Amino acid sequence: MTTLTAAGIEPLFRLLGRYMPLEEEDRAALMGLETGPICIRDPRHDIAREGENPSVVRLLVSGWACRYKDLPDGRRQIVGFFLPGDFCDLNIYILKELDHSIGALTAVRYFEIQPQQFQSVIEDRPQLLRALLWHEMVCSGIQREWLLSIGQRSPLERLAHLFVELYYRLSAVGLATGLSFDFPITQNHLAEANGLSLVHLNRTLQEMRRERLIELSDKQLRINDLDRLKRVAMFNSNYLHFDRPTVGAAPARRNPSP
Amino acid sequence: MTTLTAAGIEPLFRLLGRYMPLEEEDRAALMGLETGPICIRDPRHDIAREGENPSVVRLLVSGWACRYKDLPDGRRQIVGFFLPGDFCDLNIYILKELDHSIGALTAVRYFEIQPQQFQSVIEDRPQLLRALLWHEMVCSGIQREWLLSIGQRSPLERLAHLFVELYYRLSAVGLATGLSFDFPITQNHLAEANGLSLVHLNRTLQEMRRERLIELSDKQLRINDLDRLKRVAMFNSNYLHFDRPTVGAAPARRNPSP
DNA sequence: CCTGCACACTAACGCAGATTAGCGGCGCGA
DNA sequence: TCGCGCCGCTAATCTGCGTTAGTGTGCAGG
Repeated sequence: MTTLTAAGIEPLFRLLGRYMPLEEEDRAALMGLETGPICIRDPRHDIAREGENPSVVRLLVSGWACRYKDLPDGRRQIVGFFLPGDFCDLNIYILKELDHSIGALTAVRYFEIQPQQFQSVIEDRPQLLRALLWHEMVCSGIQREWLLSIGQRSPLERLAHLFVELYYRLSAVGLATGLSFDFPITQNHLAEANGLSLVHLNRTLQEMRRERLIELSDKQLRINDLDRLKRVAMFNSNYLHFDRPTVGAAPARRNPSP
Repeated sequence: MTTLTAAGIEPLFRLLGRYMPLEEEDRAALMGLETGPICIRDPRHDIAREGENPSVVRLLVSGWACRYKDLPDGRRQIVGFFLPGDFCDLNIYILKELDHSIGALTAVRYFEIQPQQFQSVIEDRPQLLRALLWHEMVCSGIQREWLLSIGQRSPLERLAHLFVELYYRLSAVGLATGLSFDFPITQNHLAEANGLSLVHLNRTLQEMRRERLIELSDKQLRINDLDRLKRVAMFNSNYLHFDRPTVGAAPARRNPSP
């Protein structure tokens, strides 16, 4: 058993800092969490499967993962993305069985933390419990927004909305450089997240490029005109509940080193 | 200020009882919550609007309500139903601003409870906090399932799935009689919840009737063959996390008296 | 009484988006 | 070095579903 590395939880610090001010003691308490060695998973490798009863909380350090659900006949829906700084399933505290699966979309690195590790942290620093619950509720709000997207927004609007959302979330953890960021997932993943066929997703992507809304190549996404993209998406950032401005607005390394 | 009525809180008891055994002291603690007089709202009347900062927790006693989100151009998506026994937005504990609206779908009756009222209840009976969090997480799971439905299931499968879900949830609070239950909402509401046009929803409903899956008229829904309906919907009840069987399996009055 | 409105339901039409098929480039392992 | 599979991309076809426009019924209000 070891503890978290400073670079490893930097995204988490930044994220929680968007919700409320973090004091030095809060950071110290989080740094004190004991964990196993850092885990590494390949893309397309599942981290957890529906029906399992995982006994650890996972903190994503680098790479992208997702929550997904699938049907017996193979249809698959990605219901959320995990970005660095996100906990995968804090809810194992309460629920016994996973009602969805968790998969890696790229190579990922994460820490595994025993739930009881949080106990003392929360007792010492009740504000941290608040921050963690806050994050859970934001995740829930994001799901509501996705429901609105898939149910009502056109494919173009939907995709635009997702890109703006990811831009906000990646900025929050210091992984955007200006209006550009690493975008390591495939068009197939995008299609699965948006309830579109691969072909149609590609068409929509072409249209966005034609409209000069974005540039996407070599796993890099660049937003050309954020305001216009937000207008197209009818984007309202309230559901992210980032009550405090991005601290530092740092020029941000692409990959936090281990 | 008064306290909850016995009949008013019965659905909540039944619901929490599906998650874990409720002791007499738990019931007593909940009954002790102080509340304002019971509120009454007409259908189509909003209970709360996006952007507001509500300072009360609402406990639905009778009637159906919904969470919804809308876009500036009027498109609307219902992202969840509230049935008797449900709390509308426990999350005001943490989040300051509502990122969605809450609307009445029928005439509804509910209690308004001050958040601080929960404080002592939770301190006395920590299991109740657990039950309330559990319910929040189930709501979150339901949203994920809806995402899967809207993203991947065909309209027929989607509708079938929703009906089975509502059957389970209504049974849990004692509002189903065998395979029948009050179904007080309009086809328009169903369309808005399923991301379908009204016309197409109607077509799909006809198809379900033709296939003898359900009967629906006079605001009463009857499931003709639950197993077949579940098969069509590819329904897996795990996401509801009802760990304990329905208690009593009571023949259940339709409308709990005030 | 008629008027107006909400609601369930239907028909005709057209398009958005699924499906199937196939292209070329690239990285990887044999 | 040559496959082989993944990935981005495109074209042709067909259909599910949205749109528009209606009908009929029941009910509340003037």
